Amino acid sequence: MNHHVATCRAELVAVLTTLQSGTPEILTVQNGACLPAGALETEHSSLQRGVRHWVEELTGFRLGHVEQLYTFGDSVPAETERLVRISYMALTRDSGDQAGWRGWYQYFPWEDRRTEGSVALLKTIERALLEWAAHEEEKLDRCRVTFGLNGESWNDEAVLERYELLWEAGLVQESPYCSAGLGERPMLWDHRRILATAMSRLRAKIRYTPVVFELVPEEFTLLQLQQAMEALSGRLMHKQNFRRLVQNQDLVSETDRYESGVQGRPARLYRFRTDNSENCYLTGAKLPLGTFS
Amino acid sequence: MNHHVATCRAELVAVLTTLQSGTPEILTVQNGACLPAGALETEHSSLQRGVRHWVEELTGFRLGHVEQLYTFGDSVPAETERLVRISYMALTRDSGDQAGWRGWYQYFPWEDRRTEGSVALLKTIERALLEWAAHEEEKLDRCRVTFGLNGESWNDEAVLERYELLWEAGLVQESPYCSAGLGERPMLWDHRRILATAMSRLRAKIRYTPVVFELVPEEFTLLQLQQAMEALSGRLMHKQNFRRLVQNQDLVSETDRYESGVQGRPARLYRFRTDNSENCYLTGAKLPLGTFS
DNA sequence: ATACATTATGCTCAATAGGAGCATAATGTT
DNA sequence: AACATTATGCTCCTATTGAGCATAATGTAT
Repeated sequence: MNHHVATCRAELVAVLTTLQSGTPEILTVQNGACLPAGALETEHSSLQRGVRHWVEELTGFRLGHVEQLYTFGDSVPAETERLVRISYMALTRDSGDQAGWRGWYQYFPWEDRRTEGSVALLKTIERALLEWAAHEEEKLDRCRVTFGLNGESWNDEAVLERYELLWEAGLVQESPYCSAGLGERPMLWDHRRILATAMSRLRAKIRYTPVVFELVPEEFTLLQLQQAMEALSGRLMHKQNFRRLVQNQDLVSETDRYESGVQGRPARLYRFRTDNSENCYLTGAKLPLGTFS
Repeated sequence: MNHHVATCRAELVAVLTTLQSGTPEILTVQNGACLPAGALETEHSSLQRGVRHWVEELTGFRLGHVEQLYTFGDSVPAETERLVRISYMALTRDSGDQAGWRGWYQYFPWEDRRTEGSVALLKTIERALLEWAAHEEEKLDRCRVTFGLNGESWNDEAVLERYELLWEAGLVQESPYCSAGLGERPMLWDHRRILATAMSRLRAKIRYTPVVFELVPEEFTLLQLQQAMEALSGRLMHKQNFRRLVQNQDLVSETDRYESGVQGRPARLYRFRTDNSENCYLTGAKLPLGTFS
């Protein structure tokens, strides 16, 4: 058998996330149907620069910190030229005046467990999954672990695993076997998979590096910081313990200013301690996110 | 300015790791100078299958579990065609009778902190680094944090960060400014960077998933398991506490057999509990690896 | 002005996890 | 029989963390 080196095009895909009034949002194009993407060009001196170029071209947005996610490269039988899709994650504090921002949880409503409504959705999913798994022991086990059913705990980082399980079960709209879906917004191609990968990665990352601080204002109250963590992880946490941990970590420093114009006792404003920030990214910051049922 | 879609070749690089008599080893080609690699071909139906194909072709080895690491794509000014290099990590229990296995710590001797000798090497590195950093505050800080100097703790997962720092300081042989090196074995191109990435990833992974069990025999003593963790992380740990933690995690089950032919009281053999192994990979296993000075 | 709602912040208590080391058990060697 | 050597069980102490009570400081309704 002869072997032929494949010539390919490399496509660069970006998941740019921001926090807008308590919801994580991503920058999309084509009315929310896909992520900004474009081909690697000879003019791009590196992959990262290619990503920056395309996001700026398509949305006018200049990226800050960028991180590689995953490279997909399955061959499509019909096509002659090979496509390698390299995905990136980026964060930004201010969403600017761009259009095209969409909430994470429009695409993954079951990932937001902060509201009462989420319980109902999870019940629906549970019923549908159990019906799909029928009485196959192995499938049932996967459902239990992945969705935290039956006393198993919910792992907020398993976004991709949950999406893939729902795909297999024909419960998401991209699935070829899907009839109705779960009221979520779908995406073209595998872009929702890529978004899931980005969510997983970010949820993992906020636990042990101080990346949250790239998403909140320069000065913030501890409640705002907590709510940012909650929005990203999709779960509520204990207020007093959160304060304690953040303060013990020496990650923030007090200012002498307070929040104004709200109900109740005004909250003190804090800022991220930039003097040891460089270090934290390496040595770890351990923001708390405990476990729950 | 005109833009041109770049045609590229995709190269697949594999870091295959095994444990051989208490040392992590990788499979190499060209007398240890590089990692097995090859171009993505039209016949490969997926990137993973391409990796498997090349490793088998070059070394006769069939891969088990494979995981993607990172994709490199910087353009080389001189070349017309673009090269995208996609790297993978794989593990295997038995090294077979292949040649080409080399110890991790030949390439990264400073990453092995189990022996007394490592202290001397670290002293040498510390002196050289401090000389390089001179009195620049920022550089000194990086050195302290990255190499755990001056009371900072050693982060065993920061293999790549340490390599890059040494590269900048001209202390590793790949560096253009390097005069002598540190007695390590170099590699061609950026293959030592890729190895560093794999080591970082594996060291991170053994903490919260039960991957170690893919590197030890089916039946093992708790000391063997501990020494496997120590070999991979490059640091020694407390024996009794290790036992306690492993047993409390419900990861292993006793057999009724014992080790034979060694000094001292014979140790009981254990095996990995496969009944909930699937779950552990998702819910986490938390093997201990504490911190040390 | 006073009572009350609301949010921030300080503090306690109990359970658990993790680091360090002592004590005992079971083998081989001299 | 004494001793070296390794395995295994157990205790003590400390740090971390989950849960909730108590107090402080503001705005709002009466």
